[in-house]
Amino acid sequence: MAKRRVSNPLALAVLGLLTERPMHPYEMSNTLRERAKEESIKLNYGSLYSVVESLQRHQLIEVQETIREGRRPERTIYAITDAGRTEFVDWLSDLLAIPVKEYTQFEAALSLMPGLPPDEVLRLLQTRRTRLDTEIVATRAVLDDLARQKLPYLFVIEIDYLQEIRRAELAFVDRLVAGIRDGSLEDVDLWRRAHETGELPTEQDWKEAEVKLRSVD
Amino acid sequence: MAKRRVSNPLALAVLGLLTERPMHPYEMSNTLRERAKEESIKLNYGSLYSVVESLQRHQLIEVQETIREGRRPERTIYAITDAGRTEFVDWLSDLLAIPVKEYTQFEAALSLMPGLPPDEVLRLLQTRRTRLDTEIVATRAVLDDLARQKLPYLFVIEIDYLQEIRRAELAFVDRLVAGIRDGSLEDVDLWRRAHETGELPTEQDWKEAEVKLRSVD
DNA sequence: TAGCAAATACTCTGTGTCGGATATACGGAG
DNA sequence: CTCCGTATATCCGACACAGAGTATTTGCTA
Repeated sequence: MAKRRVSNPLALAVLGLLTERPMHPYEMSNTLRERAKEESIKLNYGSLYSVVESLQRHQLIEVQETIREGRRPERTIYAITDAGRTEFVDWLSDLLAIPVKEYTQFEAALSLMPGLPPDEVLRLLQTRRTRLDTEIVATRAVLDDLARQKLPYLFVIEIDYLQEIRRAELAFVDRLVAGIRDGSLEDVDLWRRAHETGELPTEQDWKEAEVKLRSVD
Repeated sequence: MAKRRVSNPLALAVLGLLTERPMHPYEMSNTLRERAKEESIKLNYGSLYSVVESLQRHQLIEVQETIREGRRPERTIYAITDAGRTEFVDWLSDLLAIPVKEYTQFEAALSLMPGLPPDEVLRLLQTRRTRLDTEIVATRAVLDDLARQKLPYLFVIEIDYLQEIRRAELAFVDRLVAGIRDGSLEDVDLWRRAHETGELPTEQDWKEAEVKLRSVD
């Protein structure tokens, strides 16, 4: 799993598109948009053009021709190279077979959560709960609709995946909310008191925690 | 939810630490490491020092003093400002209350998956399945161990969250694997044939898909 | 007690990425 | 004829990231 010289997933999408046929960047951008891949692969002009350039530098793609119609901006049409095809298969295989750690903002927030008082956190998480629920309902409607229209599931599999993940997050938030509200999360009292007395999580607590954490590393 | 001038979650962690007491960057880095926050917040020197500098530029933190012991490198000790405290609470509240779309590599991979033949994908996903399972088992051991040692759950809540998410991913992969293997995923035949005849997902298919996708936007 | 690893505390560099602003041309609707 | 939307980029500054480099001191081993 050595480092890839081009590592932006957008580059993988570009390789995928050029596997179908040569294109110029603007067309790639539209095609991705039309296929709703923008939902799962972050796309903006800044990145697209620099990713294309970088792919070219590494000879995974090459210029096929540059044409100009009338006095419009030139279009540079790129084609994939053999090395590019190999890289595509290789990279995609990697991504499918090997789970990699990704850092989400919510994870970060959870880990800093004790920095806010529990009742506040309760309120915030309830808001999140509602919003997640709304998203899930909306997505289900979309998926059902597409199924009814016989759009192959394969074309929207990533949406379904996301849906599952959101559901799991919702379940987690629900449990946490309940735990804070009814006190079944044991540490809530300590947590609340810490904030009332203005004492933060306490150095001492951390010292003790450290020892325990280290012991399982 | 206007844009934040400093948006790296590491900056949020820095604000969190300075809420406890003034520190120099190197100490922040160690403290985060000791508290196992590195698991949930990406940390490396390059980012840390530039994040600190950026926080300072925006007056969310300020230099408290600069000291040198012997001929060691100087330590610059930073303290949080009032603006910084506000930003911390505000930002953290946001992250807890509002789900934001994050792009994962696996999602991207799923959406490009039809670029590989189904039998290959099957093999790859089985590998993923195994690895996910291994991770889950290992994490459970760690969590159990910590619980037995009475480490407050609050200190490892983000690990528990991750665990839930992984479980959901595992369930999804399992279903997908089964679907491909026993053909209960209807599109598999089409998919397989497309690769055997060398014909890629087909322009025509995409045209039709587009219409459907657009209709639900 | 010499030797060497580990810890201390950064600093630097090159490269990647983001989002938006800007440029210019054309084709069609009112 | 004017304005707008679509076509096709380019550019910019700010941020982010990985990892190597540096120079000193401490602590442990043999």
